[in-house]
Amino acid sequence: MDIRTLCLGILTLGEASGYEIKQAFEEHFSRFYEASFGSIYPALAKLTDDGMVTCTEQPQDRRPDKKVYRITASGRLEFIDELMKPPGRDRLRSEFIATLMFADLLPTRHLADLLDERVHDCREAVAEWRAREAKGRLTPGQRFVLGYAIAMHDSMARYIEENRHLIEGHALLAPSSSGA
Amino acid sequence: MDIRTLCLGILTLGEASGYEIKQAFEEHFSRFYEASFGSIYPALAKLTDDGMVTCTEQPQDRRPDKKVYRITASGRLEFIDELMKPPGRDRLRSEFIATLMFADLLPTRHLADLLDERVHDCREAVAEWRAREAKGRLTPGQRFVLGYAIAMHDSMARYIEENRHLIEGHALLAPSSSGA
DNA sequence: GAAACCATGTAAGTTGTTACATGATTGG
DNA sequence: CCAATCATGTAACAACTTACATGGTTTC
Repeated sequence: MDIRTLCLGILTLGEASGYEIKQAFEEHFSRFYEASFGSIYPALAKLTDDGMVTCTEQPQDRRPDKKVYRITASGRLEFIDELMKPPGRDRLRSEFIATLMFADLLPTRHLADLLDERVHDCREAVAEWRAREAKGRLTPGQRFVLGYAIAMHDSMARYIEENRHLIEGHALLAPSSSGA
Repeated sequence: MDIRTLCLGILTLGEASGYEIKQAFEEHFSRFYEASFGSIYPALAKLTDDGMVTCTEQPQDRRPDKKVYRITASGRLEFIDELMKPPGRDRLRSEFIATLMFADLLPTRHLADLLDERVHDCREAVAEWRAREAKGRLTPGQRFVLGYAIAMHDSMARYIEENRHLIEGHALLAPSSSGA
């Protein structure tokens, strides 16, 4: 699913400027997709050319005009058409996982830090998402996906804590401890 | 982590040809990273130029020579150097998840099929991985990552089954059923 | 006064995929 | 006989990111 389609999707939730679409990417798709201005602005220009969105310029004080985009009927159709295509396979590009695959090549201390940080990061994300889940007004789809992200990160953190001994067991024994 | 680095990583596990590296990608990194010949062969050529790997050509009957690559000491250093860098953030590019975020735009039937397929796919993958986990000889790192993949896909399938009502609740009621 | 936010856009560069080019062997 | 496996490589293309270009406003 390319940036063009994702922009269209965000616009089904309401009108927005390019800047706001970038924020929406961070809010809704964070940890899934992300997009830079360098891909969003050209995509919006193309969508406008193609009649998938309309653009209204709102003059602002001492700032570039704010261009507010709104999805058209054709845009909505194109988006639904895209959604109906069988989704491609998931691809988790995780340098963390790639690193752990070669855990035996890493200094024990470095590995432990890596795992600690990751667990902390997961817990933090879960806490933040739970808060959003509780207060936010979300579409059922958004709620489902948010819950999915929570479940994934929660089980990720748990997995790491319960299984880190598999890779840390290789540690040089600490001077005064003699654990299994 | 680019293909070059990942090739180097695979070569820390033993010598291999470009063709075999592609297979290793499918075996070890499946669902994480994947790579095509169009990126593997140029990467190996570059690694050879840079002295990170050596290449031995083994003539074969009626086939192109098989080029077997072996990592050098410099290669090993470069790889470890790469592993020591703080890993970038995970990025799960999932068209499935992106689609579900807009579940309300999809026909109920289509949505149900999508969820069924996904659950089935997860369960299948988990079963296959459990088999590999049981019999394969794996490094601790590989075992850890395999377990991680199993945990993820298992909790993914469970999450979908336990929460699909959130997005399917919107279904037009089927003619003769009146389940909650 | 530095950083972050608001606001848009272009150009160059990176990184990868797909399709092309070649061609024997094995199994259903 | 068609598909998959074995085996390597190049060229064209796609999609995205980073850095550049511009510049006021708000917050620490």
